[in-house]
Amino acid sequence: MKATFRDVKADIMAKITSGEWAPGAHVPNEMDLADTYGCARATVNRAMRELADEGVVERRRKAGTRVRMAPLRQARFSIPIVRTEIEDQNCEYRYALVSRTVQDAPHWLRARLQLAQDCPVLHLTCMHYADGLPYQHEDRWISLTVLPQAETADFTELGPNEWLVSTVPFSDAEIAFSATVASTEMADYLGCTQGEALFTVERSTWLQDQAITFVRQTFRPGHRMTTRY
Amino acid sequence: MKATFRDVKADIMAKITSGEWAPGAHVPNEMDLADTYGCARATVNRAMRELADEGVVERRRKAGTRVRMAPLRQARFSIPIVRTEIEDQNCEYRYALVSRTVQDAPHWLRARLQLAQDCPVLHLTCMHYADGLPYQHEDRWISLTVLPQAETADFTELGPNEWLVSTVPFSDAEIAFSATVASTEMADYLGCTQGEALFTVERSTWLQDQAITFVRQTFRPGHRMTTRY
DNA sequence: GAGTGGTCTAGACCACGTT
DNA sequence: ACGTGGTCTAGACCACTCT
Repeated sequence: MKATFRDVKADIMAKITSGEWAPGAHVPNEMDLADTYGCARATVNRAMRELADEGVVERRRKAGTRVRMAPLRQARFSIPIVRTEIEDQNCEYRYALVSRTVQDAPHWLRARLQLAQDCPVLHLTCMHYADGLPYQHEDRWISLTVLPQAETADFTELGPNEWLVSTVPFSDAEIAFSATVASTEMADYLGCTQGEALFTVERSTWLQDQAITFVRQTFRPGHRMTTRY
Repeated sequence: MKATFRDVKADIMAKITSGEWAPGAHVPNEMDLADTYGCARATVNRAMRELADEGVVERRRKAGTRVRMAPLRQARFSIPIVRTEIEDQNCEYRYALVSRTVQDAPHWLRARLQLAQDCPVLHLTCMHYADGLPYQHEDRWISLTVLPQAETADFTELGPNEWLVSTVPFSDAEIAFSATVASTEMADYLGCTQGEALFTVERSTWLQDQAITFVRQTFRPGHRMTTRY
């Protein structure tokens, strides 16, 4: 008889998916629902709050709770470390550092990360292989202003990807997905032919408003990034 | 003095981002934290539960709470209706139905959606324009077994995208992002040249284990899908 | 003004998993 | 066995916002 917040959530979801509560329909208030399910209001509150977080319903004080007109669809992607991504597919992971230079940030990078002028950055390019085959090309820029220790770090064994997550505690990021045409150089790296369409991820990362790093990850042809929601 | 769950959350986050609590470090248990912050354990619980949901910490009964070794990075994408996406950029939206046929599901589609044989489907192709310029090509397949009313619906004015969200109450979906090369036909639709790299989204949707629809959305060259996290 | 959700409390019991 | 998080309760006060 006593309903848990999961029970309540599931029952509300069922009423919505079955069409019993149409989009835009009013959901009873928390007190009534608590009465209906024979539980405390706090229990109903948690169920409804989670449904609101997931975009299924919309809540406003005084106005009450309504089923969302167009359910806010959101997908959640976990952003894995490349090594993990490859090893999760039961493939052997291999990493190689391709190039390493220290230079002043080019202006396109300064614009992207809102850097000051004359900001020294570490520029790395590397490759990630799955079972010996090219998997991803990584073009990485690290601010030496914020992370001076990057200059002395050894990136021949450990990729910048993993070095960063173990060095920088936490950060905000902006991520962008797009498609790019394989240049002859990129085709060479990825073992494909020039002109192929490549899936590209670009990510800018900040720690407390200070730009840390920008990375462009280019995947081998045919790569799909997938999730359920 | 009395801390809200937001205060607690922010303070814990600060301790992590500042490096005071390193990755892997043990976080005090809920009772002690409640004592520290002068609030109830439920308040601490909510703060920590949200941090766990966001992948910042990891919680296990008896073992306690720890700062995640490699913070689980997750990005949340809202999946907008095309019209909304375009209008949010202050562009004029235009829709056009390109083709419409009723047929049996081809076997690649049956495989993808786990459909039975001899399943009639509605196949639509359409275009979405922003300020008169091609924005997205939509290749849509709708199961007529589950949604027979789709056969009589008028898709010349309203796109299948919007028709579906207002017709099907809620559903599970699988989404995949990739890059494809523009065929001569697609280049024609999108007003670009053959061989360009196009960002592609494929989505399969189910309602209570019944396949509803599959759609492949191909965007004009240069399209970027972006988010913060 | 009044109804709704948002949050906090103090206490309780339970489930799990480490030890 | 026992400490930890997971959840529920009954009540309270507050903040927002619709009418």
